[in-house]
Amino acid sequence: MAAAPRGRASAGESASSADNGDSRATARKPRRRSRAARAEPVDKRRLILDAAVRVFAHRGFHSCRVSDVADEAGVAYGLVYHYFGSKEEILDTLFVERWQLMLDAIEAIDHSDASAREKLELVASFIIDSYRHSPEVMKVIIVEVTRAAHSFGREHLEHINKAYDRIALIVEAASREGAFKPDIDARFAAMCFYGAIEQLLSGWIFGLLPRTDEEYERAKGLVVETICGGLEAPGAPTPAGPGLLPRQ
Amino acid sequence: MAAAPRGRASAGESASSADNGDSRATARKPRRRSRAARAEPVDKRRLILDAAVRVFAHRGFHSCRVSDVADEAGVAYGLVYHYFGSKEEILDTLFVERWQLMLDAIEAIDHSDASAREKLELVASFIIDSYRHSPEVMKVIIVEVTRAAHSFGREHLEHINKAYDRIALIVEAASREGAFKPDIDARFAAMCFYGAIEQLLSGWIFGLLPRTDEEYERAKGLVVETICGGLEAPGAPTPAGPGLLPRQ
DNA sequence: ATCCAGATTGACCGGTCAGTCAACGCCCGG
DNA sequence: CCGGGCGTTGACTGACCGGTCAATCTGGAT
Repeated sequence: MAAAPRGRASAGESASSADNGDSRATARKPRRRSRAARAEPVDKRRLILDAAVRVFAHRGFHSCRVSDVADEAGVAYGLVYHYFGSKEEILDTLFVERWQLMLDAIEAIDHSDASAREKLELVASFIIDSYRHSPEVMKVIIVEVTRAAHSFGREHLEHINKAYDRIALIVEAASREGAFKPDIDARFAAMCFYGAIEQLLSGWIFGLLPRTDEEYERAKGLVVETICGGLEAPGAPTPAGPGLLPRQ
Repeated sequence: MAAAPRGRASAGESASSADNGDSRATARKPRRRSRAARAEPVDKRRLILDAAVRVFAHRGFHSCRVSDVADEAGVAYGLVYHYFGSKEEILDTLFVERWQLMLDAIEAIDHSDASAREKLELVASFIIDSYRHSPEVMKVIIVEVTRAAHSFGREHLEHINKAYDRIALIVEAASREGAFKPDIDARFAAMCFYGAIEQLLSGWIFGLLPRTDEEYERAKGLVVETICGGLEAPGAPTPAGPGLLPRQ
């Protein structure tokens, strides 16, 4: 949460053990240096969380067993329930942790003095970089939460919705200030923008789109250019003007 | 399959019993008029399929029981397994049936002599009208198949991918002929376009977007205008030209 | 040395379902 | 009127898995 997403930030650095400063229960006290700094008192909770990401991403939340997570983490089955109330709570924790990172990032981007197009490009960059740096977490979030209309999607709707709202704020301001067209519905535009990005992530997740660093970079430019600039050639002979269907 | 999607067509008419002319096993022989056309020998298979749509849409594929489907259809549990090999096969059948309708529609639209923008508008209309006319089927297809990276998404990837391909064909032709920008990556653009639409459907499914007839109509125009025309105002002072990130 | 609290273990329980199957009945042809 | 096949029924089973819990371990404090 603390880190301001200046420039290259993304939600991809704290996946392993380097994570700290989280909210509530995460605050494990590692009872440091008991005598001579013995072999790292590993944070089992984090271990389980990280293992869960791998297992959920690979086999899907519903298709995997809690024992899979325990095995992957190298801990006993029961320990999972020592740290988490249920299987769901693990996913819950993972989602909230990361999504908040993104909400904060979007807000920080909006508060910067970049142009609207640059802001959208920063948002796209943040999301795409998040996927690049930790594809498994993003896969879990998108597949199991964001796009899951049942179970989790419903519960975190409000959280998810906030992201659309914050993007809409960017669009609305730009529209008001004349950078974007005046008659834009900011909410629609935000949904389209986010939907386009998530579809690209889905393409990468499903293996429908090539996964190279150049492609990721190219995608950032392309999605913003498509949404902001449009597909149509500037001087092209556009048959209809503002563009509604000619006949009913 | 038969109906050419001229103008107002959508995948929303054959949901109930009026469906026939399907592929394989659907060919139930209703042994018509045994003597005096008794009370309609209802097609139980179709009954189950329709009930499954309702149940899957309402409770989700994984969260519902086969007995729910049987109850909703008003038939015995075992009969479901008389017509379908497994629970999955029901979803399978539903998906393939409808998706093929959409693929055919897109192809027909592409073969029409409309402009690129009009073609995209027709595609958007088809999908949105499909949702409007049978939101439950579309919800099931999107939530349980299209956006499910595990189980079903994987199995029908090829089928799903065809839709992106066909949209890409439209974009590519337009790009080649000068209506769209020449340097467009058709596949990326197609993914963005489809992703934007699916996000709108998701918004309706989740109840994040208002569900009125006007909204549906407005959405058609808006999504096409956003993707084809872009968000930026024509004469606006765009800081960067072609638009890549200033630094990095 | 002793104690305790929290960490850790894994066998076990209980509930839930997908899928099976033996039986029944309805209709039709002979 | 009989026979057989297909449509139909629903109780049952076997596997699977989330969650519990009593026992055990560990390491610091006294």
